[in-house]
Amino acid sequence: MADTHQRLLDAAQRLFTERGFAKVTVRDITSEAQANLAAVSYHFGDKLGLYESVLEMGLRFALELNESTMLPREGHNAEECLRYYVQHYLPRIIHADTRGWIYQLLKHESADPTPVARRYVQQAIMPRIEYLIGVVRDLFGDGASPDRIGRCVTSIQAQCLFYLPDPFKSMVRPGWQPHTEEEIRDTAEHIAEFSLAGIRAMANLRRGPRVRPR
Amino acid sequence: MADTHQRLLDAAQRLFTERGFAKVTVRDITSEAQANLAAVSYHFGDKLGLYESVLEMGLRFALELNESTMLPREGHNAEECLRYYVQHYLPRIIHADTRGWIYQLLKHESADPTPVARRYVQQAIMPRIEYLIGVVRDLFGDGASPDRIGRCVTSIQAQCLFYLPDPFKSMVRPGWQPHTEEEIRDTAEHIAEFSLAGIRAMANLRRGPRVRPR
DNA sequence: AGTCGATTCATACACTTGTTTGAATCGCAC
DNA sequence: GTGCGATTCAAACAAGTGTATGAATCGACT
Repeated sequence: MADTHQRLLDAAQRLFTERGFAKVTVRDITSEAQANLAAVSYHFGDKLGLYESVLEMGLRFALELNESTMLPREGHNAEECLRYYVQHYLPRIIHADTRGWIYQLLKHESADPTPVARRYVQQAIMPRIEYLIGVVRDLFGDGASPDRIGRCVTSIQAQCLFYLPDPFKSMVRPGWQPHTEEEIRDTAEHIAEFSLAGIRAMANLRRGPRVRPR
Repeated sequence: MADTHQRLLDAAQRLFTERGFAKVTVRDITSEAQANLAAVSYHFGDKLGLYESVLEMGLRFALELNESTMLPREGHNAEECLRYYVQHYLPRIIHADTRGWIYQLLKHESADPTPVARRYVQQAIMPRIEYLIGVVRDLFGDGASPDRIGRCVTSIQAQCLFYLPDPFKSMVRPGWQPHTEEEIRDTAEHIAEFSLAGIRAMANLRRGPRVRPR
């Protein structure tokens, strides 16, 4: 039959994405892939080996996608870059179950880490965060404290990641999640404008009267 | 020996919080509680029954905590309420591993839901969201679309929840998380001011010139 | 002391899990 | 066709899981 190796990878990707590493059995995978139970041992050594291979696929995919969120800093001002970033990052967060399955998979990883995560973090996430830090630093104009910049980056990242598909959140407010292209665009616009306003406010705060909520 | 029932609850709370329902065995719990393996069946029927009891404890706890985040709307303006909300909500998100363990437990629930979650959502989360919607609606002053209000509430909630302790995020930026009372207060202030600025911007946008990022 | 219900205990059972095994089968070069 | 390495297969294994069982122990009341 056609390449068992590949069929296993595909099935594993689908199932791991859906349920995470621990809640998928080797039997689930081999049955979905129409392969023999022992095929996993044969082709990947063991279950974790298969998982690593899937994550490897995801890493390559994520690196590609990363590129497409980061407008080159030369020739574009920081505001443009931030808007562009959110507009291109958000859709793939929201469609995590299909195109950007890797983000969905990482959500399971976050709740229940396997030893494989570290390299992914370093290669795929950190560059994007560094990029965002640069953009926000520019938005502040004159030097702001790294703390302040970090908090703003966190605010942006938090707003985006919150839109990861999540059955639990859907329980709270069914239909809360944007679906159509237009809804997603509007949501991205919201996040960008909301954040730009927030950052500007934090920048003014630096020398304006300090408002201390008690 | 002293109340086995209670010792089981305590151990279960600690372990479920740490690892989630699936990754804790009955033997883990009974050994931690220095009780016999069969004690879980005897006192709670089965493992899920014990889990439900733990979640019941958490629900009572969360309802208490909820109260303390919601400043009465009469006698306080919306800005005050928002600042107060974040200042009191954030610390318990951040200390989720100790005082507010229920939030930590719910994170596992979110990645891997058990049948017990629904009631929790309805009783503990929805009232708080409704409250926030009211506050944000007031901040807009004149009627804004529910979509717009919902997106702002989501932005606030996202920023707060992002600070849930998370080994994965700590891998990205070690020490990113505020620890001391003062750091937490500063972070809460950031979220409140950032969000207030964002909301004001969204409110002005309604009749000002519409900025369309391309 | 004796009784009886509540609780604890050691053990066993049925089931699922990841992995191993050794034979069977396939796909080709010769 | 023959041989041979790569692959597939059914079956078994060992470890771990939640739960059930029935005897032993406890604790208070008469």
